Amino acid sequence: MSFDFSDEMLKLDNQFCFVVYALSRKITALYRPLLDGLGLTYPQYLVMLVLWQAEQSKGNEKGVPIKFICEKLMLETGTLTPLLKRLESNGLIQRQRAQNDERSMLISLSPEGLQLKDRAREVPGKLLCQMDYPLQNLVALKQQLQGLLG
Amino acid sequence: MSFDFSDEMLKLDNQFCFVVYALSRKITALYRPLLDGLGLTYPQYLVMLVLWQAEQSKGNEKGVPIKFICEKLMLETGTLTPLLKRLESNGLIQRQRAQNDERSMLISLSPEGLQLKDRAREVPGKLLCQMDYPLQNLVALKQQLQGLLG
DNA sequence: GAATTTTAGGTTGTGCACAATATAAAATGT
DNA sequence: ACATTTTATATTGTGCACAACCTAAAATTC
Repeated sequence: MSFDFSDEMLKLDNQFCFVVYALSRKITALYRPLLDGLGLTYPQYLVMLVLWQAEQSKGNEKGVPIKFICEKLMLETGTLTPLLKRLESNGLIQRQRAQNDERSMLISLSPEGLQLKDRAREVPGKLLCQMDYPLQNLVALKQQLQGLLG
Repeated sequence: MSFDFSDEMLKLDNQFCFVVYALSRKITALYRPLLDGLGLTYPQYLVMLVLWQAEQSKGNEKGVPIKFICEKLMLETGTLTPLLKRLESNGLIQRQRAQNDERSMLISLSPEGLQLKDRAREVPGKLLCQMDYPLQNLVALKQQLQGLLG
């Protein structure tokens, strides 16, 4: 009996990548009911996390450039530009050009966007409960997956 | 100095979920150049994996119902119906109603779709090389992530 | 200082992803 | 048998995700 490795590797059940793909969709599904109350999608929530954190390390009174958000979230402008326009039309952020570099678009939190942080504080804890997995394991897993992000 | 845990948990860098989300997108980006040659996207490739595997465990001469693919890939019909129509218009699959249950749509491989499997055999190996991570670690990681898929 | 290159962002087009809704066939209850 | 419910799939609408391309401003080169 010959054992065809290439055949085994084509089986869905043996694929690490599919598990990551499926888990990623499951995670955003877990976030959805929590974020609905804040009027955010999961990618929008990630953008707000970046802005909330940038807010604290001041010195960027005028906001952060889109490029900064692109790098933090590893997303293209083709994804972020329309997403940021939606956040702007929802009143959570402002978009304005930098004076010193007219190419650069600076994103800043509106008062509403800043206030939303308080309501978001309970999100990570609630999600952790739903995952129902020891926090220490998650931390260890995160380290390993980060290695794959290279 | 008081330490605000809710503030720490809102930091992007501390979030397990973001790593999964970013890794999932990175993985599909790694697949893209490999699958371009086959004329498949990553989700289409996953559907073909299901069909290729179902082909072997015969008894489904007429094909597998969409519901079967939905369950295997954990995707909704709203995602799969248009995707399957694209695969059909690309000549890789056929879609036909079951005689015994007119609601059920049976998906079967065309000769071209079946032949494509031979060219797909090299994909998992090539991807593994690009990930540049010990296979044993990946297997162990997969087990843990599967636990989270519940 | 004019020409070239790089950089920052925007636009367009294709393809997921999923909630909400619709439709019709099959199964079930009475 | 007929009404009700469940099941299998399709449709519509919104929002990512990214490749390919475009524009204009800034930096660099000559």
